[in-house]
Amino acid sequence: MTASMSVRARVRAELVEEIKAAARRQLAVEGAAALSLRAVAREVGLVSSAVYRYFPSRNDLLTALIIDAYNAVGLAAEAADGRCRKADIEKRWMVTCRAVRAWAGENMQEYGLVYGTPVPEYRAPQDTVAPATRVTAVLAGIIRDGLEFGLISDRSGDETIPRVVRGELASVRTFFGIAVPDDVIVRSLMAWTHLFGAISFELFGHRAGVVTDNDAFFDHEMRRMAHFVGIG
Amino acid sequence: MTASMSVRARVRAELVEEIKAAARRQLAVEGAAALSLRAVAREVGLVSSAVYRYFPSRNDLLTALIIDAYNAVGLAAEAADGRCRKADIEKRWMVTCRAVRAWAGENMQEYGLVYGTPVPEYRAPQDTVAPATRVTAVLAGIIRDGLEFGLISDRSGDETIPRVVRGELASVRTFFGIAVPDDVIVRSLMAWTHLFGAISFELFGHRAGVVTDNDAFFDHEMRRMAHFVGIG
DNA sequence: TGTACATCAGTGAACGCGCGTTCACTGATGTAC
DNA sequence: TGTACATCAGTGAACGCGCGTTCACTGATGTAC
Repeated sequence: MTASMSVRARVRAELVEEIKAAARRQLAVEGAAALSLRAVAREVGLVSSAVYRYFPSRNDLLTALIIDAYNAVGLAAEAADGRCRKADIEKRWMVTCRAVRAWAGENMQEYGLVYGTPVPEYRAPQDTVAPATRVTAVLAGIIRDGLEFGLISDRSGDETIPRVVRGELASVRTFFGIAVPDDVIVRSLMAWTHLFGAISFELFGHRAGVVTDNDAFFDHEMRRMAHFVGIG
Repeated sequence: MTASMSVRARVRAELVEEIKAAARRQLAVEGAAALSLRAVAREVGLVSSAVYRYFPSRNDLLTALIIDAYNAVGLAAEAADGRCRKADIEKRWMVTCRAVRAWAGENMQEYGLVYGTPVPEYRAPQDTVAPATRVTAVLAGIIRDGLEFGLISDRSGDETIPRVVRGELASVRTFFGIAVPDDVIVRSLMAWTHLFGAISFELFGHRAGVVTDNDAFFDHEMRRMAHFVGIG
């Protein structure tokens, strides 16, 4: 009975994936705003009302795509990082950044769905929170290991951190899991910001006419951000 | 006759502004995707077809909003910078960054319209290019002045810039209008990227649960980016 | 200053379209005894 | 193994909606003489 149950369940899961795949294809062509349940149904070969057996509404389908996108980019980052020697901190940083950028370039509308302009009324449900932190966790892991291996130079004292900003850092500190100097936390947050800022700037067209070899420039700026953090 | 012509023209210009204002209001509530000519017409008190006397299509209205947004944020940056003593480079940098962020926070959907996910089919026409560079021009002006006043420390040599990246910098150099060391150009591009990266990260919700006092953190990171560029 | 004509703003009806969602239904697949 | 029942997937029609855009039109405002 579990076996037969799971036949039905397996077919169901496959169709869920088919629907999401069709939705992703539409997303890439038309953008999130134009994503329509009816068009998705048509592409999958279902009547429009049948999709409601799988997703209770268009919004739920969108939420599923958001979760998938976070998981996909997170997985790409984890895989890239995982292929490196653990002590090769600078390389881990670089390949992770490159992996995120590569995924974003290949899945621009999905990237835009999670890192672009939010839809005003739409509120992301709680299920998106955990997947959303995967890339961040990889970056934090690299910095944590760098600190533990003594491969991150402490430059505390170069800059004075205002008291009010220091007070901000508690929640981030627990995210690292070890004691991290305030200064490294701030630098890490900035590098994290810069990674996505650079990708968005490029993909959303703001480097057109400014940078032509985007691969080379991205690489260089990410290396400099690594150095900024104290890596290398 | 020029006088009477301009009466008609003035009324026309006013109505163009009214339509754009209504569209902006809708944008803020529903997002760019849901912006509808018919709803705009209703709000202005016109029949939907009458809007076509002012904008040939929905896309042209959107383009007008994009141009306005670039001009508005550009004007905010210019005004903030203009209120500073010319030689006070660090202050000019800071108030300009703050002005851009403030404008973005108050006009989030307009910000998203220009710095967020682009609509796949939509191609921004040439008229948007000049307004789009206004903020960038202010930032470049600050750095240019800093160099001329000898207030930007040259740190060339700290980092090796790959040849391929050096080759990229010609078009940016002409934008500055004076001779700028390669290293300063790269740092400037990164600071420019960081400014919008930080604003987008905050406004698009990726700092929720990470940073709570966004004002303070933004200030601190922008100051650090100023130092990164060599200012102060 | 007055008249004839041209330009322009705004109207209202219509075209053709696609959308999200609901609902009563038909068969097929699974479950319990 | 066989039968009676329950669950589930998919159908097709319908509801009610708003959208962008076109078009022939009516008046009002401006122009030329």
